[in-house]
Amino acid sequence: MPPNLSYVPAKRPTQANGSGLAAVAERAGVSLATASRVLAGSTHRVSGDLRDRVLHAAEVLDYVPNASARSLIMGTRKIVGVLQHDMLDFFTATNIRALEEVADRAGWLIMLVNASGSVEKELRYLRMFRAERVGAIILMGSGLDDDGYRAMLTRELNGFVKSGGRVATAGRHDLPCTEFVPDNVAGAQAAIEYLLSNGHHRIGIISSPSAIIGTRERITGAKRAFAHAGVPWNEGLVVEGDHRRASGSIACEQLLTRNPDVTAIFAMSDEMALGVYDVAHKRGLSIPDELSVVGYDDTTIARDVTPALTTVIYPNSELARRAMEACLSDAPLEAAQLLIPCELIVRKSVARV
Amino acid sequence: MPPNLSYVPAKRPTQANGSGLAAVAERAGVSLATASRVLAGSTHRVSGDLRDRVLHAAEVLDYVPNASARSLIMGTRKIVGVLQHDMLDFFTATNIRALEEVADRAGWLIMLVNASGSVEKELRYLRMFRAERVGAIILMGSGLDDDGYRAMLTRELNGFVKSGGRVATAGRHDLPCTEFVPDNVAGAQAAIEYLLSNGHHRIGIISSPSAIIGTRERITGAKRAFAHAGVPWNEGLVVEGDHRRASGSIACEQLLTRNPDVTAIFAMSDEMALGVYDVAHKRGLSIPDELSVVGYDDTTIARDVTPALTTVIYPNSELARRAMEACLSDAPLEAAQLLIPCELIVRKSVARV
DNA sequence: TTGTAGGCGTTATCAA
DNA sequence: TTGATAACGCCTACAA
Repeated sequence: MPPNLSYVPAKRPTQANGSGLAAVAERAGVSLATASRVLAGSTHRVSGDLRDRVLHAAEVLDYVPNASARSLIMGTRKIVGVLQHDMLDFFTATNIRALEEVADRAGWLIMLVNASGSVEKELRYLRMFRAERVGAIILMGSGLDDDGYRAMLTRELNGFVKSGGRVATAGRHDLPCTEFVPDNVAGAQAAIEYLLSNGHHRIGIISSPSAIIGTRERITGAKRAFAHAGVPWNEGLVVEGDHRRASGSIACEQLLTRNPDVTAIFAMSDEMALGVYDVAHKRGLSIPDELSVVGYDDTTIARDVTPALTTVIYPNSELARRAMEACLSDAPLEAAQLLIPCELIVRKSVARV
Repeated sequence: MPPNLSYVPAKRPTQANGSGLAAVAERAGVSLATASRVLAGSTHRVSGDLRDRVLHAAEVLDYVPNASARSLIMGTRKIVGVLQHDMLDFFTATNIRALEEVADRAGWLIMLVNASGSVEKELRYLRMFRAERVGAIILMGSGLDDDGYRAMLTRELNGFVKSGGRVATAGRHDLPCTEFVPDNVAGAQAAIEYLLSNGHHRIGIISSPSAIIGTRERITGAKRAFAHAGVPWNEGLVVEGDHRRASGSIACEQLLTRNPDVTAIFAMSDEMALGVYDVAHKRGLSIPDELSVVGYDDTTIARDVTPALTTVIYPNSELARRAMEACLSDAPLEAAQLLIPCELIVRKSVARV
């Protein structure tokens, strides 16, 4: 793979219209250095007279500093590349706001990209971030449980770190960097325990893609809950979805058809839980009286559907905020995983049976 | 206002670890020029032998091109700055995906920022975009109906365009550039006409902030509908909200208290319509039997609440996509407004009275 | 306090 | 086809 970033020589657009720093300096009748010192907010002292002249010239000439030239000298820039593996619908304005708020406070810019679930695209974007000499990179979402994939990421990120970059993740990747991870095990365990404590024993599980680390953790949590309750684990009650609503419907149909005695369903995303609602609606099944449902994510929609969806909070904004703060602080970034709790939110979609 | 972008001289981070183009060239035993030609995907022909050597050296050295150096020469970069005035909740992953999809296809990157409703911040971000020498800027959302504001934006964008930048908006700003605007007049008119045709005459309106252009358009549309039906316009039935859910509740309370004979409410955002749902719920008012509701936006949530919300589509993704396509094409950008329809989606929240 | 000059990593021009 | 070399716009020792 050539390191060429499919760069196409752009039509050089008339180039600087002579309003660079040099123009400002000339108009103000000062040297380049003086102009720079005034305009770049250097600590170097400049006499009030010259300072005014430079400022005025800059204003008149509508001078806008060239960040590329600056970052070429500095070797880095105050931009954090945020890589979202797959921008699903539970990624909302709230998350962006969380990221943006922290970044802005520190005077940083965000470069947000979406790999749309493609590993190839992910690597390509990571490389772009490096080429852009961003100062930090944040990986959003849960990573793939695949050693080859992990190795490629590690290689790329190592190169980045070696050149002074900072990395953190918002979601588990099991990479040698600072990771803020949701407590998926506890979250799923709480969901299943809640269902069990309401008398449900035949619980269908609609899982997210099995390739994702978070999915395996949630399965672990579910198994743990069953084990604690002494209820045998039944692999046949697990159907895999893709996080999206439609897949929730399909999985639900399958589950209900093959196991008519299922009384409750745990879907690993609110979207898929809504897919279950759709099926229940179509079949004339009442939720929660005839079918109990628990979701995951606590999307804004969860409280507004009828019945309001009992679900587990996925602390997306919290993870994002923490990862951003870690990247922008000066504290050294240790390779560690910081667990953020996933709380169960009880609403109206589960009935006692 | 100094053009200084509050730039703080960062700690120069050990600078290039000697793995720049020069290192690659040296290792491959070729000149800088040759290495550049191979790595930058130039059309200039290079013999197979040298090409291989360069590629290999680049691989071994983990060479990543410096985009800053490139853009310093080119004077521009394939990045489009996307400015969201206020990232409200109806700005979703779908919009980002729409933007990203088009950009990625053309090999461009997106720099997404959120001004959080602050004019000062908006101008600051615009200036940052210019400093970054982005190739295009997209303004998302409806602009403020304020000449001073418009003048400041125009000044900033003119400077940008003069230096070769491309500008488009996704939402009405009434600026001298290519604008993709939603047909707010028709949208609001359709909403009110639908209510009127269902026998409602006392219709409360919860408007978005009056400072926003789109709000005025929607008021115009509403007035037009009343006029056509020969129903007198009643200013007292209009209460201003801020787009958010809570403001919808407050406005609804006010409306219902002051005008107990109101039979329907048109809220200019789905979020505020949900605020109306909240009030109805609290007051024990049945929707739509005792109170009809129409929203605006067609948020994903609209179809899932009970009763499903009748609303007007705000074609956010469509606007975004079109604006992005316009920016990335080579076609000259005329100052024009392209109207995108706002369709009424009839669901279950309106009853005949 | 001010100015001069060198260099950041690339690409483009022009000879060879 | 290849290789010197001059920009690109800016910051910062270092000298004045």
